[in-house]
Amino acid sequence: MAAPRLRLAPAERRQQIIDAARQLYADRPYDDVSTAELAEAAGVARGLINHYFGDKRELFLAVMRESILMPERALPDYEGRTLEERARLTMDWILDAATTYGQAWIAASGAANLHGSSDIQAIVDEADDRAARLVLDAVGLPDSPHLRARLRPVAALTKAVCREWLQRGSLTRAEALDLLTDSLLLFVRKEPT
Amino acid sequence: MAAPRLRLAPAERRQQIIDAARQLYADRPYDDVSTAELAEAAGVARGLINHYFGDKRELFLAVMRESILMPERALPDYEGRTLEERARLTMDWILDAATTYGQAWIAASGAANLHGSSDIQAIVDEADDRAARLVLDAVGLPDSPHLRARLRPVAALTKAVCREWLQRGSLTRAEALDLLTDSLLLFVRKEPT
DNA sequence: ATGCTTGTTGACACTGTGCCAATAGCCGGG
DNA sequence: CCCGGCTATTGGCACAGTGTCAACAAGCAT
Repeated sequence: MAAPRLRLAPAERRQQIIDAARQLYADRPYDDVSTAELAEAAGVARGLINHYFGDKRELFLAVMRESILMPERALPDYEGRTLEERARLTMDWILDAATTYGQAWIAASGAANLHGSSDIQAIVDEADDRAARLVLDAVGLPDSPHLRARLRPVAALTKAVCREWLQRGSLTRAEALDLLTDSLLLFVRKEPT
Repeated sequence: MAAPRLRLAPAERRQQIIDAARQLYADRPYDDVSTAELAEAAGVARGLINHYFGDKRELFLAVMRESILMPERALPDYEGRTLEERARLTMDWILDAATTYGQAWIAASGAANLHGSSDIQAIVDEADDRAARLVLDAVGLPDSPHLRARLRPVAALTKAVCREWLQRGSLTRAEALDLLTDSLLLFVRKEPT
């Protein structure tokens, strides 16, 4: 049973550890899972984790980076549609993505600077920012710092609504779509100055 | 200098510990501050923390409960105003509260179930729920489970917008007020079914 | 085969947490 | 005014979890 000490390429082993960790973190909180467990799940000595990631937290961050970011995959092409239509289609696509993909995304909502020196907050922020850019592109608007600042909160809103819909069942999908579409339009329009 | 072992009423000492802890947690993440520090800051032996709270996490939760919840203080009376006016006045009041009060509130945005078995998430949820009720009352609408489900995400949105405004400076107060007011109206109106 | 490179291991030291019996404030009765 | 008891408070103990590091060995090159 004792795995006869296999030797892998660094990138490969690194990924293997991350994958094992992701499964554990999927339904257990950060400080509830020990490095010992992490190591065992990956079939690896405890020391190796420190060797590759230096730190337990750093491994966690690596996992988050992988699971939180929305798929870069380009959105469908909405050439020729009106702004309203594009907004709705985009939100619809996001809701789909959330269903299959976004458990971690929703969960991490705002992992908050409570947690660790706000490293996590930074990652969540980056995810939101990326989502904002994605949406701007999909809707066909130019990418400006100000517009992005307006859209980042929409990402937070989206996550909260998805939580109500998916985890609490207190909103229907249709209702969520309506609300989010209108919100998106609201935040995109009425530029001041 | 050695404090000659003062004996206090349980409630008093408990509060004293919480207050000291709050200051530490104000600008340092949870697991970065040790029980030793907590104890020293409160001028108390380490064991006493476990005596009163049982657990380090439990103390943290106690602090959160105190700092996250919005002031219960009743909102001004908006008798005779239109819905739009009341929405704007309410949001204006909330923005004020956020300025002075809500650092922790914003910070904790969605402390997430990553952190600890989702105890914290529960607290944040309660805070959001309370905020939702508060707003419903202020705006003069009946308190229904469904309306509350719609308003909780607005709480998340509000926090995100406040973060852009207060911490990043990427939105002006006026802009934030506009966006939030319209959003609030959006989520309150168009009841389905 | 044999040596070298480097991925991998296991043991060690240390910090931080929770627990518990011992200590000593404070308030009451004598 | 002194004394005894209730209980708030302490300090030390045991243990779990983390990071470090020198030694080990798998695979490649020669």
